[in-house]
Amino acid sequence: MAGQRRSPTQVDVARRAGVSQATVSLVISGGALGNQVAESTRQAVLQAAAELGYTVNAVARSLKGGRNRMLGLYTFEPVFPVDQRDFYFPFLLGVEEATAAYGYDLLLFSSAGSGGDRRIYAGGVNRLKVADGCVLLGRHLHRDDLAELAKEDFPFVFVGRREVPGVELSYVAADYVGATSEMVAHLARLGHRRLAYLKVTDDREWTRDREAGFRQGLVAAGIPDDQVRVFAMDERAALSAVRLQDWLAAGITAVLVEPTDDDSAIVALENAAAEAGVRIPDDVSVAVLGDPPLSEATARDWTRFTLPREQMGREAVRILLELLNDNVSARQLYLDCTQVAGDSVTELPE
Amino acid sequence: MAGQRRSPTQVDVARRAGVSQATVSLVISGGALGNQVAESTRQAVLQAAAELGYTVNAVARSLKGGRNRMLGLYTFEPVFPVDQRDFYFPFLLGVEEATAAYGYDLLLFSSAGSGGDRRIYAGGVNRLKVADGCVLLGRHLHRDDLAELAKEDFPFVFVGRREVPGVELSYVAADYVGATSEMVAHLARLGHRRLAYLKVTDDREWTRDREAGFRQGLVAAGIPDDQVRVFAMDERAALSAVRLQDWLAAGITAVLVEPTDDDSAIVALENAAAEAGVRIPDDVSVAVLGDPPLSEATARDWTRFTLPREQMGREAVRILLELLNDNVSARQLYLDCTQVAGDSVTELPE
DNA sequence: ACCGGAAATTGATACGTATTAAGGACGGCG
DNA sequence: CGCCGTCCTTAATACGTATCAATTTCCGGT
Repeated sequence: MAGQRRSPTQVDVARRAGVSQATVSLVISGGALGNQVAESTRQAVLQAAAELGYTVNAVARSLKGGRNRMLGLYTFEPVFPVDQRDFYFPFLLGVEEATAAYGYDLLLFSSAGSGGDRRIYAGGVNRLKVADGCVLLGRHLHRDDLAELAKEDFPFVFVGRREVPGVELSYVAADYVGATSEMVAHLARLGHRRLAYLKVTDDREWTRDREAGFRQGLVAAGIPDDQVRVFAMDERAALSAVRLQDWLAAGITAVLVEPTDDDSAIVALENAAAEAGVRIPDDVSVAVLGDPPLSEATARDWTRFTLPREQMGREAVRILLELLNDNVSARQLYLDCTQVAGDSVTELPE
Repeated sequence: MAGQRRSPTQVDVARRAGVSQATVSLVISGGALGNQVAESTRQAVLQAAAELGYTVNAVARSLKGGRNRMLGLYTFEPVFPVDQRDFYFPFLLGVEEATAAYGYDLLLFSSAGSGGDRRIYAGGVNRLKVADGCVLLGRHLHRDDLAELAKEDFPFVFVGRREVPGVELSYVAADYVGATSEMVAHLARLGHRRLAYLKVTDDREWTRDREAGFRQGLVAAGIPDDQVRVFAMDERAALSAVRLQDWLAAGITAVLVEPTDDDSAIVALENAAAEAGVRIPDDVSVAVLGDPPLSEATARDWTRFTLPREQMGREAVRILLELLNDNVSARQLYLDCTQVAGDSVTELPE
């Protein structure tokens, strides 16, 4: 490999074909005016391009404002968090599939920083703009980055509901409200009318949505508030065996658990149960409100609901392309979750 | 979406700070000459930039530099063949991981063929060049595309050994020869000295390498050729129960199987065994020479070897960057496979 | 032969940044 | 006072493409 050869440009092609750079551009990117080029000229240009091995320079093109047929995928966590691969992979799969189907390429923004904290505007640089638009993904986002991005009118779609004050975002979200409500209904049908709800303290969209769904389900099932225990878990206040026994003593027959990144709530519950000599589901039913990310870790086949992750990825791309091409404003889309029977919930004898 | 707001540029910052665009560039990107800026000026610029919410335009920056900080990943099969996700995913994972670690972004070329057949030079244009370099992946490649690519001096690394006449390619390959040879040694240690070898008819690198390893293993174990049956399988000549019984009658105690895209060889062997009433591993030991792509399909825990797929992906990126930055010529790298005990091989009683 | 007008092509410019050579201000030294 | 060097700043330019206004080419019609 001798001398880092510069790749040929439209100017080179033009020179070879005996036309101007502008003509080459018209032939290559054949916009609306592409048809105005004479067939003979077009052929000459194409042949010259082929001979030189010309390729369009995506960077230059997007600098000018043109399109690249590239969509971006940016994740606020490392693209494939080692311990959550199985959780994130389906999203990627869906995005990739749809991207390919629409004839685009997919740019994974992985560069953003091996150092834990991923920012869109790392070092004051916004790489995202190389792509025509972008799908965003991840739990630990930075709202101000989103606001900034929106302010720049850069087209993007978040996978998951995200709210930023004063900005209308586009997203494709799982219907946590409906799914949680449905789970309550399911439990109620099985005779469970005294419930515990184990949530995380973070005040995030998904936590709020699940709790809203829970409340809604209670109302629908006619379960009064005083039949219910809501417990917010964080590092300091883990779930103790004592508290669990307390619940059982109070007549609680089922626990709804919100999954977390590290499955801590589920693990805590299992530990507490083991310590207290409480069996799942014999002594208490447990329903998980979503997909436990580390499904390997906890071997049980939880009664739960599942996000349509692949579909979410696909729909995100579809909406992104709508934003791009139809010049519409922000759009939101909710998709249904699927209830999974599992074996951690039992019917309650009368 | 009212006024397609353009994000502020260095010119805007310069105007606001009362300096020139060049000075802003010096302050922001503070190259070697960045120190030559007076402290007062620097502060003024930084403040103006902060007030305007300025961010560097990465596109414009890399236009100037010629590089994109993008690596490509091109697969000759669809990026995630639905039935082979588990097989391809680790490669992607390794590539992604290394790409991120080196501070690059990863472009997945998924757009290629809606018409099934994926070619690099679609429409006479080489899409790959949008990236600085490219990792290639896949079984069903087009040699001429590779030759063309190499002729253009485009930096790329294949995952898997690939040979194209007259061209020296770079690749990261699994050491099929060593692993297969080792497998023969393993069988020999367990007392198996009459072997059948089930290969595919395609004359591809991996098939040749495995067979070479097989021959090498035979020599090392001191097994003469007449103790061995080699059977090449294709659609017309599937493995029959009769032939299997024939082998057993001839004293064959172990079969080595080359895995294929669709696990056809393994499935054929299992079918033949079932039909002939032959049990694996009780009546015959079976070793698989690689990873059965559809591991789900065949529930057994095969005695086999595993490619270091993730590592192959990582190394491919590392070599690609060497090609890019150190201006070296083609490089090849072989990585060891890992033998997996499994339960489809038994020790032979004396 | 000339003209009008459509068709085909091109020149010029913008996009936002990095870089380099050149310019200007300033002060010290002879 | 003039010369020179140091330090700081800037004008100019290149990068590769897209786009639009302007220009040339080409024909048919009168």
